[in-house]
This record gives sequence, C-alpha cells and structure tokens, in this order.
Amino acid sequence: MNIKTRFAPSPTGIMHIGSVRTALYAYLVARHNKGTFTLRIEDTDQNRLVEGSVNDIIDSLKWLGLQFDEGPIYQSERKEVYEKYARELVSSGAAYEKDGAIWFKLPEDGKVIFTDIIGSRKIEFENSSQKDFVLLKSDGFPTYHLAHVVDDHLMETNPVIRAEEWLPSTPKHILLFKAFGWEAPDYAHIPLILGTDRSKLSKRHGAKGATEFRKDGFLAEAILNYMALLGWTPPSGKEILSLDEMIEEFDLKNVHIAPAVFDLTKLEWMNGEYIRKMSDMELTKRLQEFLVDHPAPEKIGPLVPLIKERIKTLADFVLLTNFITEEPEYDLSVFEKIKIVNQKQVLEKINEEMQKLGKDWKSDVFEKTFKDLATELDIKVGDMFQLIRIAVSGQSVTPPLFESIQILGEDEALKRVMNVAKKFPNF
RNA sequence: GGCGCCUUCGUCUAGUGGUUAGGACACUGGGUUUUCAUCCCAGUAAUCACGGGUUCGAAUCCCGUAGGCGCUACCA
Repeated sequence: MNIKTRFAPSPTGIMHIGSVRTALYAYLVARHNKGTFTLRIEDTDQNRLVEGSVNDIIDSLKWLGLQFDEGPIYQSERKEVYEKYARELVSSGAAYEKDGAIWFKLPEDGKVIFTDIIGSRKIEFENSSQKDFVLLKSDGFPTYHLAHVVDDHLMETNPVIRAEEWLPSTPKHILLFKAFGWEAPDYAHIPLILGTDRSKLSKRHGAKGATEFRKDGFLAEAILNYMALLGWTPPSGKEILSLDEMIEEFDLKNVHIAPAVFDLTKLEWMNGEYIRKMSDMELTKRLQEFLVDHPAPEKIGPLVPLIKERIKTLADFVLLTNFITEEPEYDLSVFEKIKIVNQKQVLEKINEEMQKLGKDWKSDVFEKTFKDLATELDIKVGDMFQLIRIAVSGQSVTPPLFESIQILGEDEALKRVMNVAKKFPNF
C-alpha cells in the first residue's frame, strides 16, 4: 500500500513541543515506507489565526530536519472544494442546511467500529450517543471534520496520524467517509503528552515551542530523540538514536497506548549526551551559530575542550564562561554547599598563599601549595579547591580551575579572592 | 452529567502464564580526575491502581470497581 502521511497543524500559535512528536511520527512513517510527507495548514478558523505561526511551524520543521515533500497546503484557499462536497451531501440527504450552515445528519442507530493502529485496539461508538454537527460554517469555511475528510481523501492520506484528543470525533469522520462513499483511512491516535500534573501538556506547564527550546540551547537531534522515545520504544532498545536510525526502526505498532509525562530533566541529560558526543570542531561551530552576539567568537574554540563535559545546553556555555569577562556576583548559598566551617579564615589563608606565589603561577606548584594548605588546616583537598573555584568565579561548576585562572589572569584571580575574603559572609 | 481512552519504581519504559519484575533519567554513596564536571561502580525506589475470578502458577487471560485524563463549539 502506498503510504502518505501528513502533519496538519492549525496556525493558532507557535509550534508546540507536543506537536513536534506528532510531526515526527508522521515523518518517520513516511520515510520508513518510502512514502510522502505533507504539510497542511488548517487555517479554517478565522478568529483564531495568529500571525507568524505558519512561519514558526515551517521554521521549526526545518530546524528539526523534518522535511516535507508536499505543501504547505492551505485549507483557507480551498473553500469552494469543501462547499462543493458539503452541498453534495445535502443533495444526497446526508446533510441539511440550517441557520446558514450545513449540518451532517447523524444516523439514529447503528454503531461505528474501527481498529486504531496504536495498540491494535478495537473502538466502538454508538451513533445514538452522537449529535448532528456542522460541516460548513455560515462564514463559508469548513469545520475540521469536513476539511479532514475531504482533504485526506483527496490527498490519499493513509494512515492518518494525529493526537488522541481526536479519538472521540473519529466516528464522525468515519460516518462522513461512508456518506461520501469513500473508503476511510486507517487511524493512529497518538497518546497525549502530559505535564507534571498529568493533564494535557500546555503553556500553563511552562511547555515551550520548538523554537524556544532552540533558543534555550537545545539541539534538534536531542529534541527529536527525546520526543521519539516519549511514547515509543525501538525494537533494538537503543536510547540514543539518530533520525536515520529512527526511520529504520520506526513502526506505529510499537507506539505506546498510555500517555507520557514530559520530563525536562531527562531531555537535558540527553542534550548533554549529544554535546559530549560531538567533535570539538562541530561544537565550536554550533556555539558560534548559537551565540550570534558573542563579543569574541574566535575565543569560543579554545574554551570548547574545557567546557564540553560541563554543559547540558549550548546556553550553558555563557553561564560557565561569563565569569571570565564579568565580575561574578557572589551568593552565600553557593559557599554553603562546601562543608568547611570557618570559611572566612580559610579564604584569608588562601589569599596569603596566593600573594606568596608571586607572578606566573605554575600548575604543579599551585596544586601542591593548596594541597599542603588543606592538610595544614585539616580540611579536605576537594573542599579546598572548590572554595577557590567559587571565590574566583562565584560558581560551583566552571572550566578546570587552574585553566580558568590562567585565562582570567593571576592578578584578577588574586583580586577576587582578596575581595571575597574581606566581604565574607556579607555579599 | 454523557461518551471514550488510560493505569509497572518520582519520571520515561522492558515485560505477552513460571524473571531475584530488567533498563534509562533523577536521587544517595563510593572510585578515577590531588578540584567542579565527565567517566566507572554500587545502592534506594514499583505489594505491577484496587477487588474478584480462570489456572498447579498471573504484571501478563476474563469480569467488575476506582482514579486519572480527553472529548462533549458554526475551535482545532
């Protein structure tokens, strides 16, 4: 059978992260079966249109690498088509006009039975539990129900892949296909993605759009990988897999039936995995593209090997390195993570030792000095170096300590330690 | 309210009649790095929603209940 899938968002806002998964699955099915993937814009509700949304959707798909073969097809440009078919139903007696709209007449008895691809589950709806519904609105635009049936028939979409919120209206669609004398497609209703409160993921949960994740420094491949696994397990059991590997392994039959909670922490972990896996050169390139207004893009490269294992998102690069160019802001709670009781005195001691080091500190001397000091003051070596790290940078995670000081310069490092020792614990 | 779907560690999940219920994230502890991170090892964590069956034996099959969620628009 010829496989044609489509992603059919309505342009009522930015491309939501949940839509990314729907688009991805439709894309994977098309590619796996050497079929066609189409983008269709469902802009039939004139009141809810949001300017810029189509661009955001297309940009998101492009960024993610989910290239469509056909479209975008705009439903708003096909009004006559829908009207023609709606009138056809009026002629055949399956629909009627009322208040300037065309309504579908729901059969009084009988039931609709279909098998959803997801979970191969058989689903039944009694016609008596359904009501007549609008096909063509009085403004001449079709409702989702009419537009879906007409378009997916004309486009020969099969299977129809959409979110599970559509499941309750599927009998309407199947009845419509039947009224037209058309064969209904197979349906795959993808379970919802939930927020931490287990309700449908939305902006209320802080759920962002695809392009916002991009702005936050997430990688397209990590987003794709994470979203794919939120509701699907590949037969190989792999957790990290590329788009090509997903295409190879994907089958709607392995998509889960239960909804899944979106977990940002795991996404961050996965993004970090992708960053660490990348070559230094590639990561440098990505950072330069990401940090468009970085004051010195040529200085990013040398820092990459130092921070690669410490960042989870591209945006973390800034957090990790801005202490080099900017005076850090100190927060007592960061110091409190170190289990040293008399931190002020230790800081003063560190300051003294640093003064004695003179100019051009050497790595081995530096390390021996503070290891000895730790022994002398009876504190853990790890805590000693961590305290220096925080005094110099204001942060508990930085590039390697000695390298950080080298980049910063001995004078500046010393100045900061002195300053901290003096002010502690009142910043 | 009506209709529908769902229910294994906190989260993502493996599991299709016999497993010490496995893995991943997170968390905790330890090791490597004389420092953070990375990496490695270990550990905590699911009476498989609950109650009945069927069976020698059930997370797995059947029935029921509860809870959660979704839909219930001339929105999609």
